[in-house]
Amino acid sequence: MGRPRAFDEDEAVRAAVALFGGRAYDGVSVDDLVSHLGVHRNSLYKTFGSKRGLYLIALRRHLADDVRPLLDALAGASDAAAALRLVTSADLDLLLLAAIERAPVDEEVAAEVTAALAAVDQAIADALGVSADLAAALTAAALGIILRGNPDNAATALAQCLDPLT
Amino acid sequence: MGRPRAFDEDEAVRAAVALFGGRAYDGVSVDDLVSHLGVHRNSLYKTFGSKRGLYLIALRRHLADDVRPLLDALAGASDAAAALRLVTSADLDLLLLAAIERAPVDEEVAAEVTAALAAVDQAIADALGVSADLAAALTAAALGIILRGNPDNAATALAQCLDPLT
DNA sequence: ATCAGTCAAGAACGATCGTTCCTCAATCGT
DNA sequence: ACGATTGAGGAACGATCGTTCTTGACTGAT
Repeated sequence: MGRPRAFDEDEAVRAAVALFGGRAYDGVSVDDLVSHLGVHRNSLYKTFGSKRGLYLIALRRHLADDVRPLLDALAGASDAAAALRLVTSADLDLLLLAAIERAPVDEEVAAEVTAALAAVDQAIADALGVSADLAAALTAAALGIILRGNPDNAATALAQCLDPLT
Repeated sequence: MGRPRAFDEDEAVRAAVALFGGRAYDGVSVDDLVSHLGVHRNSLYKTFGSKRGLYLIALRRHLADDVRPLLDALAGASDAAAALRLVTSADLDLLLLAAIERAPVDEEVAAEVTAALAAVDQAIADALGVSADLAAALTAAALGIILRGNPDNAATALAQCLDPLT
């Protein structure tokens, strides 16, 4: 019953992932969301509760859509180079931004981020048979390379150093 | 002539570095700055021009106070482990935050960040005699480790893998 | 056909944002 | 001592923030 909604909720959340992944949380206004998501103000609050609610939903969606496939792919990585290449070529913008600017001020975000990064660590440790510390370091290194925006040369250079050891 | 200022400009800038290094740019309000810097609104605008002006000054101060000493220390690094330890133990919070959340939307910030990271790369390349790509990767790895907040175990684990190669 | 229920559309809310203005206090050179 | 100049203090600005309210259009079930 009632009037059918004129927007695709999945599509809206995906657009929110793109928006929140491109700018800081406070840099994305509700007006931005309304105009880019194809969802009107009222429906946005009815559907997602609040801006923060939508952010959390977008973050979880990002983890499900982008991090989970990465975990599966990492299971097939045979050396550090492959693992590094997989992580650095994944789209982790929102996770990175969440880790550095939202996690410190939002403990629910912090919990999601910590769990996601721990899952990546575990996947690397399992696939390569390395220590948890080294796996965490590899994850961190990959994040740093993503942060710098140059996934190709830096990742391969580091991988060449790590290859013979694993 | 005129009334002498009741605040220490250097001290105020240093407090601004701490504030901007701890939260996102939009998360630090002018009220926050006024109450933490010991500078009143009027003097803040008179002295620093604007919030963004103060941010740029704080960023440059951070580079001079924290990155420059790091560059000097890196000149004495003899292996990758030492370089990693130096970078990960440096206080680079503001640089990290600037790189990920301000550089994309403020080209002046982007220029400072790019130059600072390039300087770190160069210092590592010079000290270790490694390629520019590997130096950039080491810088990125260190930033990623800082980002994850666990400088000790991860950095040493990664360093142990890189040590015999340099 | 009618009523209940949902959504679209946009005006409007109070709060807070960065910034400016105005007034008074304090110190300088003369 | 006195006018000039600068900072302190705080009110106030318009703009924008996230959020809510009001109104009307549309659809499904009775």
